[in-house]
Amino acid sequence: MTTIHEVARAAGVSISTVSYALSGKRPVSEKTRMRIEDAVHALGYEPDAGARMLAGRRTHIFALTEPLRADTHAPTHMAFVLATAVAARRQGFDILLLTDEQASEGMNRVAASNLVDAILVLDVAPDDERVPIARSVGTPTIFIGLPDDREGLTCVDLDFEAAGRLAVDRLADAGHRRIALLGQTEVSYRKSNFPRRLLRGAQEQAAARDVTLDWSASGSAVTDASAVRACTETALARGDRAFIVHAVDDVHQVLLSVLAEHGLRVGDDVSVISAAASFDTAALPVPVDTIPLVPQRSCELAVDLAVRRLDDPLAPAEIHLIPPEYRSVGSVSPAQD
Amino acid sequence: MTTIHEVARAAGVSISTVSYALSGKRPVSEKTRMRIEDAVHALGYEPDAGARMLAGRRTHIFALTEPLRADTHAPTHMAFVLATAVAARRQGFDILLLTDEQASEGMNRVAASNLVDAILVLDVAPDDERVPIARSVGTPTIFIGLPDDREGLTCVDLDFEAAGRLAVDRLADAGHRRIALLGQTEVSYRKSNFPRRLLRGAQEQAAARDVTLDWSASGSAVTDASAVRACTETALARGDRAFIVHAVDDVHQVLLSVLAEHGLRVGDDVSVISAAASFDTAALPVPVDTIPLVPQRSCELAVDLAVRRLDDPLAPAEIHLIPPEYRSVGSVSPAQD
DNA sequence: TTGAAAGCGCTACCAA
DNA sequence: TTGGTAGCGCTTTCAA
Repeated sequence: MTTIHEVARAAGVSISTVSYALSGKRPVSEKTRMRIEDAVHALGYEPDAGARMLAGRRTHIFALTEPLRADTHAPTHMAFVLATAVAARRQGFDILLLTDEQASEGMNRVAASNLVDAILVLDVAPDDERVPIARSVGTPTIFIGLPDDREGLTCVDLDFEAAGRLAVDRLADAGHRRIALLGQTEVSYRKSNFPRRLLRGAQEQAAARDVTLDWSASGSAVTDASAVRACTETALARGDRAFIVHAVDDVHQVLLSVLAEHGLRVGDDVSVISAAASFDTAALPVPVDTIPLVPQRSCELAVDLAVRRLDDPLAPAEIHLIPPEYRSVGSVSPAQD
Repeated sequence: MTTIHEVARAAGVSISTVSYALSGKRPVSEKTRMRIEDAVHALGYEPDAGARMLAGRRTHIFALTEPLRADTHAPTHMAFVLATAVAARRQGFDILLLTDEQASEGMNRVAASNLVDAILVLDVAPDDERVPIARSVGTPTIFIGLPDDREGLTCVDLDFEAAGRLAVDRLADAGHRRIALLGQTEVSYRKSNFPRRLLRGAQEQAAARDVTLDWSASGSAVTDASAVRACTETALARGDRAFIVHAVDDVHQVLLSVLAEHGLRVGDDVSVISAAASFDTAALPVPVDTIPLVPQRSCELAVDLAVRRLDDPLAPAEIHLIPPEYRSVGSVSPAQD
């Protein structure tokens, strides 16, 4: 194993100079720095993680807590984990996984043992049990998602309410008086934090714009394609010609199929907006306007906030809502009365 | 922060006694042990991770490397990550995630910095670039999956070849002379290690039993339900009345739909076996015989092997193939000639 | 611009 | 059965 002493000896300097040359916390002359870097390279030196943790003030590890509820949508979840890991690594941090029961217990454990510098919270529930833990541990904690009670917490998320309002606005602007909202699974409106937020925003704006909003929870189209199909048929029978879809990939597929079967052309006879989808809506058989949910944005911001909190422990806790963006590809057309 | 000194003072013993009481590496009298445990509890003591790493010989962390290729099936992948995390935690280890580009680079980094005690390898490719890295790093590495070149490696996996043979055997035993194998995506037969292994086993046994095996790669039914449908129709037209499905959930759904549309009853007019599925096949609309892929089994074994390697660094590297198990629910019926 | 040295909080060896 | 203590390999303060 290569230690800092061997690097120092090879470069003909003291170990403190090596340490400073690598951390950049003290100016080191160009010449010595070069010699040190050469030695580091030649010896394949990598600072010992344990020693660094003990002596320094940083572990260079973030914990990522993910309870993985039964209704967790695997592809979306994976996108968030990946985005977090990439963002963290870019700042020099590794990700330690706290899954399942460890999602809560582990927070106390890793905080008490100084294993991590900060904790990132995924899969946030409305009444998340990690909220009180976050308040009690000394370790900076960032929520990616909004629990109901967020007093004193730092949270990051897409502004789902604004996304809901934006979608309704666009359709109302186009003259639609009735809008169908094809939503997430029933259970996710109770167990997750974001479906209800989007719904609330849409309902608010529907009231404000005096349009009718017909909401129906969907399932996954795979396990229950017929339910999605039924929802869509019902909406069409009601006279709805404007759809907001806040659901997974396959629900979009079914909706578009049913519309096609009815001879309705999207962006012509019927309007469709996909709200807060994290998959690539460009891959759908018909182009659909979208208000994308971009995991990278939330996760990078979360990591930035964690780092900021480390540099300045007094940084105030706040809620960071990312404003939704509307991407038009022509799937919304004027209402035909 | 609570240190071992405070615990020692509270319990009226020396720090070494506290250390030994907690690690169990030296006998400690019942009385003292109790007092120490009380103190630990009262103070909420948790050993400092950095100090433990530096002083001890263990970091109590395993790295989990997952490249996440585009064709990775998210739900299956998550099941493996979860199973690994749970198994590791049960033995007192946390999981450090090495994703994306870090899947390879990170191995060298965490090994050189002594951040982890062992490395677990997921999403193994036939020509996996982590194979040479595993050979060169000093850190024990366990592959969950089989690369083509496994000389000197420790690997764990379901015996997919045996699973393929077993499925063919059962259908051949029932008198079927033609079998359709509805497989994974085209790309996964090149990029992943297991689809080809199951296929090879099935082909071998088909040759041995002198039955015809019609293999077709499938896609995901969501993105290409019509392709799955077409495969099935073709197979039926060919006269195939026996199906082996080695594919994701939704492909099963489509197959069963098409069979139903043709008025063919599973376990009666037509035989179906689901091979190496990691989802719950009991949730399918029709009960189907299955040779399950159980992530828990592979992952627990992998973790056990890692721990064993730590205790005995000279433990020999070997390939551990988990024998497939056949679960019959009556979806295979005698061929009707 | 550089060096010397004091810990960081444990584990594990040596004594008792 | 227990205690004392020498490191583990760094970071960072103090001095030069």
